[in-house]
Amino acid sequence: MPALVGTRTITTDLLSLHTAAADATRHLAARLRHLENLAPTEIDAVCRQVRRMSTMPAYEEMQKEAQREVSVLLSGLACHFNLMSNGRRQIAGFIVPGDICDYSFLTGDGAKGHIMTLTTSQIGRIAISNLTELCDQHPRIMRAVLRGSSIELALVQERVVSLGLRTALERVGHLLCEMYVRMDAVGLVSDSNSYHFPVTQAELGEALGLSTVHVNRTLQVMRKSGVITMRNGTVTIEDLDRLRAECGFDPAYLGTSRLH
Amino acid sequence: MPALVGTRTITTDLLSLHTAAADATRHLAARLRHLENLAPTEIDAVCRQVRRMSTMPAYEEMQKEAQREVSVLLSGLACHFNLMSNGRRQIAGFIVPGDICDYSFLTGDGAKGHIMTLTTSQIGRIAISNLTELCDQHPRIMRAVLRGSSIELALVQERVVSLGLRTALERVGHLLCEMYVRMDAVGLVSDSNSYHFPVTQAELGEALGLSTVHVNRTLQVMRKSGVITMRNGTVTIEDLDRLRAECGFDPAYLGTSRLH
DNA sequence: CGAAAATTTGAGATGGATCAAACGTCGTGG
DNA sequence: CCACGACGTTTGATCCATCTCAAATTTTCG
Repeated sequence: MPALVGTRTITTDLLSLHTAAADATRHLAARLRHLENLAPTEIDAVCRQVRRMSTMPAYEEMQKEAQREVSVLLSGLACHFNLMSNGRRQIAGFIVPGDICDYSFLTGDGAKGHIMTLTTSQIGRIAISNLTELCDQHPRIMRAVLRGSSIELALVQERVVSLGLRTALERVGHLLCEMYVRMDAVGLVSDSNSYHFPVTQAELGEALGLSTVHVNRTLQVMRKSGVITMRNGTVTIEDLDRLRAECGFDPAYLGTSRLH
Repeated sequence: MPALVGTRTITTDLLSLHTAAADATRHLAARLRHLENLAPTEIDAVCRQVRRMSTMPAYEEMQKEAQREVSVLLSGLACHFNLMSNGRRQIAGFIVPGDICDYSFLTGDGAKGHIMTLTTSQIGRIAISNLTELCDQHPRIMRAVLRGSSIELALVQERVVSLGLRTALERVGHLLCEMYVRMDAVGLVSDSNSYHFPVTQAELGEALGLSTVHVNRTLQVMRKSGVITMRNGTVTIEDLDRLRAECGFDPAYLGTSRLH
């Protein structure tokens, strides 16, 4: 039956089209589900507002036009950073797929921090007007957004604790635990407890307040002790319990998370 | 004329009453003016909502009932802090008069950080419902609140930079500059460029990620070089330009501030 | 005045920084 | 396919900013 075949073809095309779009926003969807356990229809409503997707190369600064649109990281890896007058850089936090890159749209006030990609990344954009509308219609969507913003703050505060009173080993371990939980929340941790985290040791140092050399030596210790491996930009947590114990990681600040 | 005298007396009483209330909230008023240049009537509208004022002793943890009320520090000094499992404490930021103690009411999500007073302090409370109403009526009040929240985030991020890549001297200097600008914004800096900041060196250490001993030695260096003095809990900036230069302080992150 | 808290001083230890060089890996162009 | 260069990781050696421990001194306050 040609008609049916034709229909099937079209359907398949539509499906695959839909699948492609859904695929691009699947981490965002996972994140939203995780933040407030949104209904599938609500998640869909948000994801459908994602416009002007684009692919950015690694190490490109993102312009944040906080007035009109919110940027969402759909895939890849990015970070918040600050520059000091002497040219040195402090990475204030990592942005993982499903994250809203910059919550400053909530307060209107553009923050002075910068954002850049660390790997090739897909960015989606949502018009603030559309998001506002959605928030008005679905209180739970609004709660999810606010929750995300609140967690963002908690992340920075936890970084203060790390830099203020944790040792190098604890800092590295804590960050790897944090990334583990955040990646897990969007389905980016494999069965073997590993996730893709393609940062250089220099970048880790910039995030943790350590020199590249010391990051390297710390990672070696951790590898030798068998708690983690880190190769080709892939982190594998070999012994989660021991790692958590060693670095005093408590995932509470990331919101509820079922840590296996 | 007895009547006139009587009237005058009453008027005076009312005036002094009003003055007393206005006096309690004067730092809040100054802060609001500074945040968004609110009209006197708007400022008054906010200040009149301040209820259940109370005086707290030093070193008392503040319960934050984020659901119903917002706490405002009217006078004194307080701080945000986090505890690690080993009992050590990280001060995440100081709270000065006029500050809303905890912006987590904006996101509903109670943050896990703690708040405590560092000196005897006056706390005022505003019912969230009343504040919301005011924000709806006066967009500029809402902007002021959001602006405050945004600055709060900037403060934490700047602390990350301090802990991540500033030396002890820069950390101390930067904090003293920050406090100078924040105190100045609420009229708490005297003509001689000094302000009251009654923290122990141990507490400074907890905020800056330094040991008490090293804070002490760093302060001595700064005193001997003549940029600051710090006695009896009073900080005097002797040479602001030099201090700023030495610690790379740029007040931009605190919002606009006319730094003399 | 006496006790507790805070500041100051001294001496010694160390975690992590810095500098420099070797090594491995990967993409590019000849 | 190889040579090259760029980049990241690793290693070694040395240095120093800051920590820790301990005790003396000063200030605060009941």
